[in-house]
Amino acid sequence: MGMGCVVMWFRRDLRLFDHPALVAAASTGLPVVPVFVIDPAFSAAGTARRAYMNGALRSLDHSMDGALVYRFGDPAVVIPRFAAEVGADSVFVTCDFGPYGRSRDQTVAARLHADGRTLIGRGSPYAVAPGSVAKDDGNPYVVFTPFLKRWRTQTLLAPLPVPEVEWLGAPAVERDGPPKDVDPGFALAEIGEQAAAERWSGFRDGPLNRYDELRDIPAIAGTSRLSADLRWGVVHPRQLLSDLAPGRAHDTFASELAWRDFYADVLHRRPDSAWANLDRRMDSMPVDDDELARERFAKWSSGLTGFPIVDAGMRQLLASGWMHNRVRMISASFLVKDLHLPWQWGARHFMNHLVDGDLASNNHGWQWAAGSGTDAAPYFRVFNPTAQAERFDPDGEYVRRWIPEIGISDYPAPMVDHAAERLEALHRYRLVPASTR
DNA sequence: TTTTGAGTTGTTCGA
DNA sequence: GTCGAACAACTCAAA
Repeated sequence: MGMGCVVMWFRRDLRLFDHPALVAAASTGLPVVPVFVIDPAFSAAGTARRAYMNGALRSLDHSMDGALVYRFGDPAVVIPRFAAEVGADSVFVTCDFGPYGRSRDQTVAARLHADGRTLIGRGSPYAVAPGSVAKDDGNPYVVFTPFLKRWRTQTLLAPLPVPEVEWLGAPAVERDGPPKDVDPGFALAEIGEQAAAERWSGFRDGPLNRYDELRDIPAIAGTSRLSADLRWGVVHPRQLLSDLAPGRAHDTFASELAWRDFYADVLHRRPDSAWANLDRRMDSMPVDDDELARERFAKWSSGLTGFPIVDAGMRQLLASGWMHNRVRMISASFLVKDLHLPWQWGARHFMNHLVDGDLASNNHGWQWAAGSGTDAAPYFRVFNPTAQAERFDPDGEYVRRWIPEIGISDYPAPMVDHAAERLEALHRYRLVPASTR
């Protein structure tokens, strides 16, 4: 066994600043071999997310003077072989809490261990690691507000500076890649740690201070637009939280980061809830999945429902890889409660197109909309797309931006009668049995 | 153990 | 036009 270096395996932590695993790797005093494994499983991800990933990798590679080593293949095979190849006893990672990442890491850890090596996990992509916020009796929270209350009591480490690192990578270590270019068909915002820091400071010194008023208005750039950066760990939520001041606007922003932690926690404790109802009683609620349902889904996903706010959101998603959160809720509610389709269809479509697609936040957001997740009042919360548009896009500015033909040329009539479908949804919910959890 | 207050993001109805 | 109640009852979390 060599004692010559350690491996830093990057995954969803594509940054150098405030990086506990990198700090731990550097503190061994040994040269650090940086590696990113291009997992064949990535090919399932949408082009927008892969394009973002590629950009973030280029930026990370640049910030370590081209040392980042790419390797193609299954990490369970690649990483143990790589550690042996470079003669490293230890592989450092940021802990992953998703269903896929956790089982992958268990396999990698076991295989490294069999060779006398160690997988060392430090930190997480979250302000508070999944599994660490619990009730006094040790059980997890399943309602957001009590979770938030406890989450707020957690003390956060101060952001860590970039450590002194002796990179030992390319070209001394042979590398594959880089990952194949993908073209999402539209331009992404600037990518990388520096760009994310600038995005944050621009938001922090501007819209953040009116976040509670502006964040729900899709025509306004009132949100941070950091979701993709957070998704890949180009910025860590701890750094954002450390910049906040007391006050309602900043508190509201912090609670959005708490939602991210909450959903990661729920998914961590219930890995099956990625694609199955968190509340299994909802399995008995009838959903439509026949040929007509597939036709309706096609209209929804291409932005041709005839409900302008829904269609604007769906077109924003296809045209830019991102959708304003208020509109995500409206279009999700429409799929589930007006079209009576399985939430999984919508979740999959979002994951295919969102640049920020995150399994926990996306799918539990969908479950919230579907009433199968952590919503405390799912039965009567049916969004009215017309009322929502009047309330949050009163001048129609957002709608016109994404549906330029509206009022000018062909635009479809509403594909359903909302009032009737609302009653149908309420009827179906009444078929769900109470209690038995 | 029992009790109590509350539950992200809503809508509709009727006074 | 505005306002409060009803929606349907349950479950959660904490005292």
